[in-house]
Amino acid sequence: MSRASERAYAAIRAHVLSGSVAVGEQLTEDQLAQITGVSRTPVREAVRRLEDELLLVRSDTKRLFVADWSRDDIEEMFVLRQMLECHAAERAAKRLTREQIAALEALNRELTAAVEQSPPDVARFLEANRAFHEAIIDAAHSPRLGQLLARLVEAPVVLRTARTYSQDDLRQSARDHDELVAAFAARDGDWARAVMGSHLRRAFHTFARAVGPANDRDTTA
Amino acid sequence: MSRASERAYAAIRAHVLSGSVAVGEQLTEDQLAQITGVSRTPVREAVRRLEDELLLVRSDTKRLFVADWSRDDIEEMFVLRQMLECHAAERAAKRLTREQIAALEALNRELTAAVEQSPPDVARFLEANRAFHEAIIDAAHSPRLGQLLARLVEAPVVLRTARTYSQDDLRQSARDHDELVAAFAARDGDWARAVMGSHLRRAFHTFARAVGPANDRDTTA
DNA sequence: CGAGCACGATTTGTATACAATAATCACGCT
DNA sequence: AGCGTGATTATTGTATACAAATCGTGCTCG
Repeated sequence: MSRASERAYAAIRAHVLSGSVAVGEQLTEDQLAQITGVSRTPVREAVRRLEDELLLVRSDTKRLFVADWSRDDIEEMFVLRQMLECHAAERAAKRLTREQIAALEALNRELTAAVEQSPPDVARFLEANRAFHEAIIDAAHSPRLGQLLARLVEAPVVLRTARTYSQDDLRQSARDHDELVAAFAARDGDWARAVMGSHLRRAFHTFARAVGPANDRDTTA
Repeated sequence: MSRASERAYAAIRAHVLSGSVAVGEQLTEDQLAQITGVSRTPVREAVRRLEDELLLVRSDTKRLFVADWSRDDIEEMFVLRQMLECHAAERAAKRLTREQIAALEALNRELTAAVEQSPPDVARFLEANRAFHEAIIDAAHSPRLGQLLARLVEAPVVLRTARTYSQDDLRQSARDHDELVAAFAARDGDWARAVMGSHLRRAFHTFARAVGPANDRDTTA
């Protein structure tokens, strides 16, 4: 993606995630062009991408709105992410080099440091966490898998704010990561898959706590 | 997607799949604009979508080429598709209405008819097959799942030609579909998942036979 | 004779003007 | 007063012109 559309993408994304625009509120391409300082052409490209990531949606008549993620939407997303990322972990267990495993350990030291300072540095945590998961996905050597996950991972994780994580939540994440590294070191794909599964499922519940209770019907498999 | 970009999308797709352009050959947006009869603006939108579907790829320097799918690429795609579509089948088993199951039966009668005429009508088969799988995905009630699968399903299935299917292959597909319907009627998600798994894995092998032998290294999990 | 560089041609990226479509509002009719 | 209905405005879609980047080629200089 080239300079102007990249800028537009980042600016629009930041604008939406900052919360300065309510969910369900309409956006126009002109507005966004003004905000981002580029013309509508690259804005349209950026918007397309954000639609793909489901941060923005279009009405039946092509009008643009910021997406409203229900709890069920979030759960659906986590279920899919879990399915794909467990697969990635299993593959990664067979493919990670010693150097890559060492790099994961380093990332998790960074993450742990972010957790243990007081107060915990959530932004620093999130960045280390993102890098950790990304490294695993890369090591799975499955470009399409990476592409699919890219759509899923970023979108709502920040949307409903990350500020609801308790220090205990963060510590548990760090422990999960430690165990993942152990599974990788042992080259045990089943183990890695299992750890990743519980890791993400717990993340969902942590996340869901903040957004509200489940509906009583049709909440996934 | 609106009229011009839709036309461009369909035209470019058809042009690439017709085989009248070699894999690895460069395409320019101007060419495509001429072929499709619209301006570059909607062409660029269509191209973006086709890139997403991995029918087209861009070089590091943004030049546009028709993608070259290796056998490993195809296997990777089938592995992901199997993972997601098994999940869809399992969910669908719990959600399909009697009417929807009846509709699946009807689709499979159509598919069987296409297979049993002589010679088998492959195009008719493919259309019924597509509709059958789509109905299952819809019934899973997981819009993001549908979106992810949309990226995977269409791209290469036709690319390397469908003409390699033998009548036996087609008949086996029809039997798989019958069994899927039976699993749905029994509301047995495990059964549905298992049938879908073998159905798609066999499809991969049928497909792979045509494109060549596996590499001896790193051919997926 | 070959390597590197400069320049013209090609191709992609962006801005802008215009066209088509959808929403809003005012008005008149029943 | 309610409800179509048409004019007006707002918004998205498309075409085109221009800017930036990239490629190919031939020329110079070592």
